[in-house]
Amino acid sequence: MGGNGHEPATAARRLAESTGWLLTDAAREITLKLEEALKGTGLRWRDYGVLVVLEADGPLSQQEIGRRLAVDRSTMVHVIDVLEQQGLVVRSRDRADRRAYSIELTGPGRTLLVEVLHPLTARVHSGVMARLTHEDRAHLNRILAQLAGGAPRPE
Amino acid sequence: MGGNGHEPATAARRLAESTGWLLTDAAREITLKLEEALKGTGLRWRDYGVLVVLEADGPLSQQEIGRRLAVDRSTMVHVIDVLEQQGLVVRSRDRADRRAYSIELTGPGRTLLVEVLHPLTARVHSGVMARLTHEDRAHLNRILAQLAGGAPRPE
DNA sequence: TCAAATCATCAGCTTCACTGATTGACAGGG
DNA sequence: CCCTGTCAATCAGTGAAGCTGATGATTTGA
Repeated sequence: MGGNGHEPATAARRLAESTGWLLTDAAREITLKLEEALKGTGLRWRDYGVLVVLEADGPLSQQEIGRRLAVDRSTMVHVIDVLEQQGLVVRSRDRADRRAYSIELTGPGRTLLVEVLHPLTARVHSGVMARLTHEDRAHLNRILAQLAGGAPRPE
Repeated sequence: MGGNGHEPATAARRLAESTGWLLTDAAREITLKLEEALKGTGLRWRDYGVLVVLEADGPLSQQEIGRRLAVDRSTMVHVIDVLEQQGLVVRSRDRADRRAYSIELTGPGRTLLVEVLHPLTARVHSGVMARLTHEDRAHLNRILAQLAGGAPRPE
């Protein structure tokens, strides 16, 4: 792998050796497909993320949701606005801290998630992962988790 | 690692099973670090990509560069403007097709690439990949290439 | 009680993708 | 040679989204 002397160093080859590009390319590709699949629902990939977080970890503040999804606090305002207008989540004051909202999934929100969104995104994932062997899929997720996890937390 | 039965299904866990999120998280993290490392040079990660493509595959039109890096044609105008002002690339008319420019790396551009940018980005990659075993690193690049490559080629 | 910090919000700024229109250049048919 | 269509680069306009800083309400700590 070291001999870069006589080989025609095409950009494709050099880019292919850069994990940075590979990651952004792969991420862009899968995100495009997911957005495409979600198009009919009027939701974005980001919105789906909010719903998933809420489904799993109950009512949360806007900031906390944004923190987990790497969405800015000021952007979250509009994101929740839209989801609330569609009746998928509700804003109510957190009783423990009345500065914050308590964002909660509604019944319709949960239903949409289970009956439509989860199957939809699962199908996209299956399609993309179909190129990989079963082993590679597990491998990939494990490696990515290590990469994205940053510093290992002492939980 | 497999026993997720009695574990409270946290959002973290569910997101951790979605390759889509893992990919975007990992890509964001490495991109942030690369941008950070490049900060002193006045260049962005995108700009580095342009230079790498030009270094490897000779003079190219703006559109062709943009196509390879997934950068929009109208955005490329400004990107090349900046690189040209810094003397790293030159615009000249393509003699075969005078509608298009022929963007070419300059001597200083090539020097910067070899002496500064390649070492810089290599260091970032090493830092990030340090969390992985040697095997996993090769594995990851191979798998990502399959994912990002789109249709599997019969090469 | 008073000051500092925090949450949601808003306004302003910036970047960037996308669209459409324009200009100059190419390519083909008449 | 002209006409039409296509394509590269450019520019203007729009919209999404991040970042900053300010504000009002509220909490927390001294």
